[in-house]
Amino acid sequence: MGKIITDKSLSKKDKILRNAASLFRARGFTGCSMRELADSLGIEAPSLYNHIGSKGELLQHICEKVAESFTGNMKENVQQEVPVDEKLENLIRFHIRFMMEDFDALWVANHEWKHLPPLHLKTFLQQRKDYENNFTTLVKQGIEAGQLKNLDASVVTLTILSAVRGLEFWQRKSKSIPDSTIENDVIHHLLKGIMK
Amino acid sequence: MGKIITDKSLSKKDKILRNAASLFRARGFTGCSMRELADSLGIEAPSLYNHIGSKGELLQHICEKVAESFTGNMKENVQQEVPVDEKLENLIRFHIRFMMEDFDALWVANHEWKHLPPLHLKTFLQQRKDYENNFTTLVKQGIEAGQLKNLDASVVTLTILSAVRGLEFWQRKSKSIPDSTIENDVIHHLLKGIMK
DNA sequence: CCTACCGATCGGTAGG
DNA sequence: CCTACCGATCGGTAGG
Repeated sequence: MGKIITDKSLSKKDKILRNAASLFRARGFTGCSMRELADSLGIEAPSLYNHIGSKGELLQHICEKVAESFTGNMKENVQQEVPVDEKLENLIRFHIRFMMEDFDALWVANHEWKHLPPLHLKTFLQQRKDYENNFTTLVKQGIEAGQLKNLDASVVTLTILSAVRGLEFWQRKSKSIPDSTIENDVIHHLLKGIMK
Repeated sequence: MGKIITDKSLSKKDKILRNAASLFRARGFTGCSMRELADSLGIEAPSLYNHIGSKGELLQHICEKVAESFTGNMKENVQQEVPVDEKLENLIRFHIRFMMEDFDALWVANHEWKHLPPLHLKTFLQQRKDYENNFTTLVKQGIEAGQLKNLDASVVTLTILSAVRGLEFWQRKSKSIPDSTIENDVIHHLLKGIMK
């Protein structure tokens, strides 16, 4: 949490990846050119290719890293022996904290994955599907155990994932809502609702 | 609801707009070329320009139509004399039904608006901001009236809008969840939560 | 890390 | 509605 990443501690490739995530988020994968990316680093476009193989490879690295984090967290989560509602809370909290710490990369993985090279697209979609299935299984367990209401488990899963994937508060620092308020209110909302 | 639109009843321009919405959604605004769009209509790219002015104009038309629908619905909503929770329910229901009936256009307006030409971008963002502010005002009223829990109104607004904007169930017809289940479960979830 | 440059494709126009 | 074509820009390579 809250690691301080100094510019100097990053390799050139890491700097390229960081700026790529930022630009792909701001302008879209197809809307951002390699020349823009090079400009953001103060070099010429052809120089990028001393560090990377292709534009698609950049997207692939960004999406892979995110997907592996979420897959790993899900794996840990299902092994824990805690009630389902606590598991769901932990999963939602992970989404929110990831968004706060690595917004660009997560946004790109959530919104630009369709531009992945075919083979990696297939892998990514499989991981995403597995993640969603694991999530839905948890919801079903909660319903069967009587902790959760009898709603459609797929619909519940996609409502929660849709909500956390689209969150963009943290950009608007101007509103100055404390991180803890965002985290706790979103979790409360998605688990217990907003009506008294 | 559920108007049947026959291909013959559409003008050429409407057909172009319909296919543009579909392609912009599937491949992104910048990722879809005018030649692809022309192909989808069985004509050559230059022929498109007998019916439209530019690629950006297509995006503008799609986003404008969606924005006006939501702005109009909000205006009607605030005038109604019903409790706040009913107003919120009606707003959420409108999002879901719009998504079911005009998925491509709504998806494009929600996800590709950043590629709008500068002037229209400004207008669009203002409408979006106004919509969000109206939504937040309703939530605040609900909290003050004691109907809603004391959560941060901005966070509640953005959680709900994030959830409804990202919904993509309807593509997966394979799951065969009835429309009414989706609608009712999402609304129940976002208002009353999933925990017993 | 650069300059020079490639073929492909882009949005769009001219002219019929 | 078409063919022919424009300048600009794309991702990427050659060579140093």
